[in-house]
Parts: sequence; structure tokens; C-alpha cells
Amino acid sequence: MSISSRKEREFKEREKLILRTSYDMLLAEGYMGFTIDKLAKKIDYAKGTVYKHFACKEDIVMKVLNEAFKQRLKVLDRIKTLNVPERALVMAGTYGMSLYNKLNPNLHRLIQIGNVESIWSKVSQDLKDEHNLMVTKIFDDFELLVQLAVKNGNLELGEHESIDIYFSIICISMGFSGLLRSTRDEQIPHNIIECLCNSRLVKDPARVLRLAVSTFLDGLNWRPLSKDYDYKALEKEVTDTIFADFNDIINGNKQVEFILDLDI
Amino acid sequence: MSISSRKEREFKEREKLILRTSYDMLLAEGYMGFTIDKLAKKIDYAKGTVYKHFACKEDIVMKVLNEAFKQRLKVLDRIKTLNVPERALVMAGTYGMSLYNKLNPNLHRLIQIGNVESIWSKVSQDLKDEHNLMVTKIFDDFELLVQLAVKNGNLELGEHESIDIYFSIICISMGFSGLLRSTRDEQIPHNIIECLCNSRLVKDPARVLRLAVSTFLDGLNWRPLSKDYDYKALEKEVTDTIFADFNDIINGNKQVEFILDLDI
DNA sequence: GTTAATTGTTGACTAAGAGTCACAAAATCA
DNA sequence: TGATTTTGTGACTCTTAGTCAACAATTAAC
Repeated sequence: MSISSRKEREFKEREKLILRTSYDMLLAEGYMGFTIDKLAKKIDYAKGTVYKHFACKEDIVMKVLNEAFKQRLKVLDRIKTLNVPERALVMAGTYGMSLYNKLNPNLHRLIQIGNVESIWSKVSQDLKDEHNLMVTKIFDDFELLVQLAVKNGNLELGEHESIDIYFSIICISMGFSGLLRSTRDEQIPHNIIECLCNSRLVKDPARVLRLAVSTFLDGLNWRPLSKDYDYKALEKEVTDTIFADFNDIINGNKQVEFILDLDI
Repeated sequence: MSISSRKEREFKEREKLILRTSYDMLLAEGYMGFTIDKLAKKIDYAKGTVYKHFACKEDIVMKVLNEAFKQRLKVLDRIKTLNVPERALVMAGTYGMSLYNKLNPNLHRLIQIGNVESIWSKVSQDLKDEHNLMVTKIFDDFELLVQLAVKNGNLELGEHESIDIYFSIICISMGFSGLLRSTRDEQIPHNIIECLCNSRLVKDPARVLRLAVSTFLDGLNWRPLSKDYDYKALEKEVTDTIFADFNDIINGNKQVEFILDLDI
């Protein structure tokens, strides 16, 4: 206890410092601008010390990514309290994610980094597993929702398998994630999708995503269909209640500095 | 003429050699395994000579990517000869792309590389523009198709704007592109999506994509709906006629080494 | 045919950054 | 206080992108 655990605490504190600083650097300067030398200088420790915590640069990036992902997952936890049809829960999830992305528009850039082969190939297995587990959680939650909808008579699977449906919805979201960066402030496009999004004047990609998901669900005949339920009202409701804090910040009534919330 | 253009021809020949070799290296060893030193050694020229052709490593990668993309675009050109409803054309496009991806399962890995911020940020403007132009072409073709469908009374836009629809379809495809790699031979997963695809036993992601697009189009009420048209027959037809050559190779009746087709 | 000018090619060199490790400093223990 | 363990360090190696002065080959001039 006491002494050895104080050391331990200090070590954990420093690990958080490393992660938080890396997070800031990654968002500010991107993956290319993130070097261990700069990081070490910034936190005022030697390079070797950083490598006492992480086996390689990619592990730091992946750990930051996992923490950011964890934070993002909490958004989805909030909607579980809602007492609405299953399909409305799916939509509420997209509303929450849209708001969260508006708040924290650079986060998806981080998340995309983890999908890059060259990074993935160097990350240690533990961290890959951790990441895997979180993504799996989303899949599991989705699968339950699909099964519940079938059980409650709101959805028939037909030639679809349950997995096809949630795989599709998640893939749709992924495809859009490339263009979910808020267009509030003018930013240099970071990839081809962002370029096109600018040039094609897609003012609110999040709206298009919500529409795409909704259309897909209509195509599945997952009830209540968009014409039979006031999803606009649902959106307003979740925005004003369970995501009220997000909305306050977006509307400028509150200011927030987004940092990695490390409650390890 | 003659002399100076012979020089020029030699220069162009070497450029092709650089691109073809880079293509092979990128597919074989990924972005991380691709170094200019290795490339130079392989083509038996000095490093400096390579840099006479391209300003930086990323420019080589992007040029390879653009050429691969160009090749891929030709797949979509084939379906233009089909005399079927607009929606069937959209579906035929996905069938063709599925086949092409089965043939050339590593290509999408290349294409994803170009979407990575760290590469995009170093590529010269010319190559970005070239890439942009090709993606724009897909968008334009799609927009025409949507407009035609509306004109012919097969689709009403409703609260959608034309751009929402084609943006959505393209995003859906993009989301799936992460898992379109053929699962024919056992391969090490290259990113989280591929991991999940393996662990969740999605046997034929291309099928799921086709289903997702079809479901989305049903949701849009873009006629003929999937229940009113024999899309299975269409798939068989295009597979057996305009993509017969792809199919032959897939079924092992023909062997083909996929290389970059540089007809510059 | 010889020489000068131009053009093309080279690989040693610089710079930068990842990762290592022998040693130094600090903490702990006896 | 001195011995032992733990922790932190930054100079070092290694790899790789990109440069550039010098060398080679080709072309032009005389």
C-alpha cells in the first residue's frame, strides 16, 4: 500500500498525461505531426520514459483512440433510458452521434487513424483486442435491438439475416463518418471525401446520414415507418432532454474544452 | 521529333516501370513496406532518378492509386450499354464492382490509402485534382441517373435532394469497401472491420452490400422495387454477359495476373 | 573529329524520427 | 550511512525521405 501505491499512482498519472497530450497533438497536427520527441519535450520527460509506458508510437495512438472511442460509446448508453419503439432507439442513436460529432468534430479523424493498415499492423495485440471488444459491444447491442424488434412484431427478417441488418447500418454510418466533420468553421479538407463534401455543397452531412439510415429502415419495413411516426419530434425531444448538455454547448450557451476523460 | 521523342518515350517507359513496381510493392507489402530505396533497387535505378519523376513518395502512391481507380471506373462504363430501368443500372453497377473486387481483392486497400489524411496532406495539388476529377465523374453519372429516374416517373425526391441520394449510395458503398476484400483465401485482417468481418462470420460481404443498396432503394421507393423486378435474373445476366470475362477468371477458367494497365 | 554545352544519372550526404540501452539518479531497504 | 533496487535519461543506432554536387552520356557547335 502507501509507498508503492503512491509510485503506482504517479505512474498512472503520467500515463494519463502522455495520453492527454498525445490526444491534443493528434487533433492539432494529425498523425504526421505527432512525434515521440515532440511529445516527450511537451510533457518534459525523456523519450525513454515514454517508452516505459508504451511499446511503440502506434500503441500510444491506439490507446488514445480507444479512450476516445470509449467516451463516444457513452453517448449510446444514454438513449437506453428512452421508452420508444426499437427503430426509434436506432434513430435516437444517430441523433446523439450527430450532436456529439458537432461538438467534437475532429474525433472521427482519430477514429479513422485506427482503421489504417499501416498503424493497425504495428499495434500490440492487447490494444487491438480492447478496440475489438468495444466495436463488438456496438454490434451486440444492435443485434439485441434487431431481435427485440422481430419479437415485438415490428420487423421481419425475410431474406436478411440479423447480422446483415446491423452490419449494414454500421457500415452506412462508417461510410458517412468520413464526412461527419462539422462544417461550422472553414477547414482545410483532409481527404477526398471532405473535398467533395465542400465542392458539392453538402451543408449538413449529418442530416443526410440520418436520412440514409431512415430510408434504409423504411426499405426493411422496420416499423414504425418514417411516415407513421414523428421522428422529427423524437429528434427534438432527445436533443432537448437527454442530449441537452450537448445542445447547450453547440448553441454557445456553454463553453467546453474537449479533453480525453480518463477515469481509469 | 525522332531523337528527342525517343528520349521522351524512354522517360515515359521508366515512369510506367516505377508505377507498376510500386503497385506490386504496395499490394504485396502495404504502405509501410513501400520505401523508395527498395523501389530504386528493384527497378535498378538510383534514388535520385526516381525523384526526377515524382516530387515525393506520396505522389507515387497517389499516382498508382489514380491509375488503379481509372481502371476500376471502366467497370462502370460497361453497364452503360444495358437497356434496363435506372434502378437496375444502379444495381448492375454494384454487381460489376462486386465481381471486380473479387478479382482484385487488394485494390480497395490501395484506394483507402488515398483517403488517409497523412498521405493526402503531402500529395501535390495536380494529383489531388486528378483524383478529385474521377470521383466527381462518379457523382455526375449518378446524378444523371437520379434525374432520369425522376423524369421517367420511377422516383420522387420528396424531402430528399438529388444530392442526398447519390451521396448516400456512394457513402454506403464506401462504408462497405472496408470489408469487400474477398474471403476466398485466408488472410490476416488488416484493420478492425476485417477482424469483425471474420469473427462475425460475414461470409459474403459483397452480398450484404448489394442487399443494403437494394434495401435503401426500396426505402426511397425507387421503382421497380425489389419485389417487382427480377434483380436476381439481372445479376445472373450481367455476370454472364458484360462481366463474363471477370466471371471466367473467378471460376478459374482463365488465369490473370492483375497489373496496372498504363495506356498513357 | 574534337570540344563545349547540355542533359541525364548517381549515390553519398543530410535531416528527422523511432526505438534502445548503458548509465545516472532516486528511492528504498538494511 | 551504505547497499540494493527501481526509475529516468539522453546519447546512440538504425532506417528512410529527400537533396545535390559530381560524374557520365548525349547533343550541338565548330
